[in-house]
Amino acid sequence: MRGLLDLQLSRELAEESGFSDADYDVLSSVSESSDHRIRFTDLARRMLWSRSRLSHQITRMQQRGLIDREEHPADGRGTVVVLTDLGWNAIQAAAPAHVASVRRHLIDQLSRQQIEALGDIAEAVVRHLSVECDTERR
Amino acid sequence: MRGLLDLQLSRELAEESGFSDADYDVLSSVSESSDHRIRFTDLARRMLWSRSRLSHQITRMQQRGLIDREEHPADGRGTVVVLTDLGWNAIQAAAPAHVASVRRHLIDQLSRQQIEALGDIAEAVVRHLSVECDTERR
DNA sequence: CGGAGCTAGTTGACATGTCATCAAAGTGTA
DNA sequence: TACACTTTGATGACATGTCAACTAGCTCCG
Repeated sequence: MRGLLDLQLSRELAEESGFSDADYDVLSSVSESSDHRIRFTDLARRMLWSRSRLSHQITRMQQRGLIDREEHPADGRGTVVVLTDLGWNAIQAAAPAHVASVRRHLIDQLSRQQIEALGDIAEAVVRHLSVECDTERR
Repeated sequence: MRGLLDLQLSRELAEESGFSDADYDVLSSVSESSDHRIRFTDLARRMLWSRSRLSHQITRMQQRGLIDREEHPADGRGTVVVLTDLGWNAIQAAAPAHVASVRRHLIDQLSRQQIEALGDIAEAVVRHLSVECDTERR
């Protein structure tokens, strides 16, 4: 299910908006942050990405004008990732079609009960894994 | 759920056996084929991989002695992918721990009803997407 | 037969991801 | 303060994935 679904969704995303999964995930994560800006490390953690991977991706998206970097006002080491106007327009333009894809290929294929069950399943697994990660980090 | 689960499973797989997801998937797919051999393209289709990606991966695994290439007896263009003894031993050694990881982080976190529900969900989505792919290929 | 068009698999160039390392800046403690 | 230690983010080398040719062998039909 995961393999097929990922293939179909990323194919449609690329066709309709020209974005890769990585592009879209970054844009949508930043756009969900208040003021369209978020601390670099917080973004990496939220996306479950390594800082290295995110740094490379941000560099590429910066070159395309979708994202900007700013200095962190309080922490001299810090970088703040900011959505540009171009990036904001792009994610707004891309989102409806992508949401429709997800609805069409996943949501609409399931009953109301199944959607609810899937939510519960995800919640259980995520709770377990969050604990797991914490204990390992000790 | 997917992100966390993938991270945890591939981390444990790498720690316990030294294999990447890609390595493991290839080994297990080939080992499930009769006589431990399978036509190149059939393997690519089964794994939902492009032939190019598979070709590169097989090349690397061949260099490590896990996999062999043979000529197809009937089709002069064909390549048959074969598990070596080394590959067979490696996947046999790696499988139990990986299966245990999946059980621990997914199966054991769910009730019997949830496991069944997840199966039905996957079946529904896969059926839909299989049809989808067929119609697009026309 | 023979040639047009298809399919199989490989290859190289380029895009992306991972890993180890580094410099700069923060934190804690004597 | 001063020093060891941690955290942050960037970077370069290398591993892996994607895409567009390309060769070789199949198939079909005149």
